Amino acid sequence: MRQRLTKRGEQRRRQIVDLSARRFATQGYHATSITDIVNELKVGKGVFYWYFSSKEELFREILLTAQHDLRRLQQAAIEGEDDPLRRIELGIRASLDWLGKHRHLFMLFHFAAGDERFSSMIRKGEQVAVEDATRHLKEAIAAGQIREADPTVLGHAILGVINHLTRVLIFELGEPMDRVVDETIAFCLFGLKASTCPSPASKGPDPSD
Amino acid sequence: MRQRLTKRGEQRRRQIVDLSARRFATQGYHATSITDIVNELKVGKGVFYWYFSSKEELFREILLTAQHDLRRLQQAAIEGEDDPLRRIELGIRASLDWLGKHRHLFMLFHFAAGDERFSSMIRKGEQVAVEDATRHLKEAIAAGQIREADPTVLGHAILGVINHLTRVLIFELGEPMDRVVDETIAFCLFGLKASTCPSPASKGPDPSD
DNA sequence: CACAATCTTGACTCCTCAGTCAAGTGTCTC
DNA sequence: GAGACACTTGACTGAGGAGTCAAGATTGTG
Repeated sequence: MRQRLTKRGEQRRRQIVDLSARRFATQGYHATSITDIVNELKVGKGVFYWYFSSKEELFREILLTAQHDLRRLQQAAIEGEDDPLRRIELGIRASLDWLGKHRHLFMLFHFAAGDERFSSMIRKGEQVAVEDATRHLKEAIAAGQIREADPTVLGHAILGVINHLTRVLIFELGEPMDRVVDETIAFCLFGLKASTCPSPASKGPDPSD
Repeated sequence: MRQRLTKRGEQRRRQIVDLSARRFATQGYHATSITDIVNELKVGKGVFYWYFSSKEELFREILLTAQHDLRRLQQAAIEGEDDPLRRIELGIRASLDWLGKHRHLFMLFHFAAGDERFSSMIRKGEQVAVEDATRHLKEAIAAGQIREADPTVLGHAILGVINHLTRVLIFELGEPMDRVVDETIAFCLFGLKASTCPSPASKGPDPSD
């Protein structure tokens, strides 16, 4: 952090980050000791503390990097799309895609969400994601593409579906990616009902109360 | 577990369970030591190990009891309701109700889901819940009340929405219970679209195919 | 080469915490 | 009240892990 790194130093640092992320994901954060990590790298313990001031700092960095990476992908995915509802769909697809490709990082998010030390980071990341989504949701509501509802709530509901379906279907049941993507989008758009509904973008007339 | 408990013993045991559950929820499982617990109860350490063989066993018991309690409430809530879609709705309401009333246990579920030692229990519990829901979902599909889709997926999607909205809206944003309940149900039924749909529990008329 | 900065070593310290145990107290039962 | 069983005590053990540090190796630079 504080000192300048040579090329060799950069490499070592990345080596530590990558290995740790994987071990944290497979064995768990608590079950992975610094000693484990440096042993696997066949280096002395001081090496770790040359690059990171603590295990916690390392983990925070892993999380933050992952969050930024995911967000970057989401934004790249929707770039240039005009239809707000379509942007949402593309965002969902991009997210699932990223999660599928970085399963170990998904595991880390999952762990972090349940740990007091890190849950605030996850919350912050989710908030950012929902704020991003909120913009498109508002537009879509204004355009009458989707029902009137608090866009923040909608955003979080979508997030909940993505997280849970990803975990259960992809990680635990080993379902194929595409199917999960389609099911997720179908549920987010239509919920349980509404195969019977009028086709997609009808103007919203009279809400019930 | 193994020995018979006197009334005094039962009381002590419950005392330990209750206090631990609360401390695990507020300070975190790892941050709560057995020493903490017995100190707060002003008893010797041996007391703990008279009633429980390990910290892990205690936590498992807390989880299991909570899961059973939640399920009991869900089943009581839908008992006697004929309409399958309505049963689902009642089940969702009951779940949210229970989660709101036992926030500390919800926190424990959340932690447990992200920890390798306990996540299998959570998965199992979720599976049971989804299997319960699946029965009603299948019926509802057969009756043409909801769209055709894999009921397991639908069940998990609902679970994801419940969990996430509960956490974010109730625990983090402090939204009133009723609003969250309504929003959750609305999202599960209609997704983003379909304010235009026929009102909630109409008898299933003509399915599309 | 010199000498400075980066990087590495690994034994060591410090601490926390789960779990044990031998000895003691309280309570129930006959 | 005597013996049995339930409960309690709290110092102790042992394991394990985070983080330190003084000394040494390697690399970059003038």
